[in-house]
Amino acid sequence: MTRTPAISVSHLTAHLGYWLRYVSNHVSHAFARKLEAQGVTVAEWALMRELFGVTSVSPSGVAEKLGLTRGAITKLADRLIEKGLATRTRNVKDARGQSLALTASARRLIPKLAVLADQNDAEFFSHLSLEDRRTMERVLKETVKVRGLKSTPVS
Amino acid sequence: MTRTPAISVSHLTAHLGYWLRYVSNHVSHAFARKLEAQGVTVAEWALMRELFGVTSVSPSGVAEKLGLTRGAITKLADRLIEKGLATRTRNVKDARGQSLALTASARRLIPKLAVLADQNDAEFFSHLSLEDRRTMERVLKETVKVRGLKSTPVS
DNA sequence: TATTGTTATACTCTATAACTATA
DNA sequence: TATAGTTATAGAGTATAACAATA
Repeated sequence: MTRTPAISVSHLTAHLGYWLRYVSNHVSHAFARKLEAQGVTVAEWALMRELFGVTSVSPSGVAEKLGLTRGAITKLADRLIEKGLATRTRNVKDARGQSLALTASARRLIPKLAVLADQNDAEFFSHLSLEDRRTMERVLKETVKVRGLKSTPVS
Repeated sequence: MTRTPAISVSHLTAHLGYWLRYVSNHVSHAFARKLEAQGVTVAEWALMRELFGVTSVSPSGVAEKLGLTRGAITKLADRLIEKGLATRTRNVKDARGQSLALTASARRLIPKLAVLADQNDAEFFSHLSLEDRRTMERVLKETVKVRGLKSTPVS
């Protein structure tokens, strides 16, 4: 017969990271489906969120905040600009730097996207008690804080 | 001056899905770095986990469990086989079907990878109280259960 | 020289759809 | 015809590294 493995299966499934990834993948995937109709991807939405509520941001700044490289932001921003959702302007004071900002069109679109995000959250998490929901939110935010954003790639 | 947006930033950041994705991305990324040294990717590890503790599984079965398409499993399995970590055998009873199984080498490797997973979990979640940790685990597993795996693609 | 971005390249992950083999 | 898998193709999402412009 088959030998009992040296490590139990239950041990294997106990990793928080595993479940996090599993659930997150499903949630993101479902959200992507919803965003599709609006011609926006999840990564683009994430960038739009960063640009929202602020006058303008440097690509490097967003890169650090989102934990992406500058190159990745360039490409994401390119796509938003192509879609008329963002603008890129060279800084006057220091012409090496740039500023990313949302267009009026993007600002009009965001509430719609936020509704989709609400719907998606509800679809997956509406069964949670208020307490569980709060714990999740708190734990996730704490983790971000405790871990910091220092994991950001350098180049 | 800038008008106050119709939707507040705090509202935007309140989506559980957002934080889930944010944290999960960081956790997975860090884990990928750790797995790199062992020549395994996170997706490959996920498949290995599914094959672990069972004698053999059909590609379709794993696909459903992981929420991936059969095509995706084919490619993942190809890579594991290439690395000598899995085998693919045609079923005797019904030659349309196949069985995926781990090799002895994979079974030896898994405890090592599990240690890395432990380390990764610790790196991100060691600050959690036991209660928070349990809540997270319970909520994530419940979500999987409640939502079911029906979101699985068809083709 | 250091900093900010861009570009070229490449790889993972995954889907969709067409195709093959078996039933 | 239905089912199980494979393959070809494509696109998102990123990274790395070389490069250009500016300071």
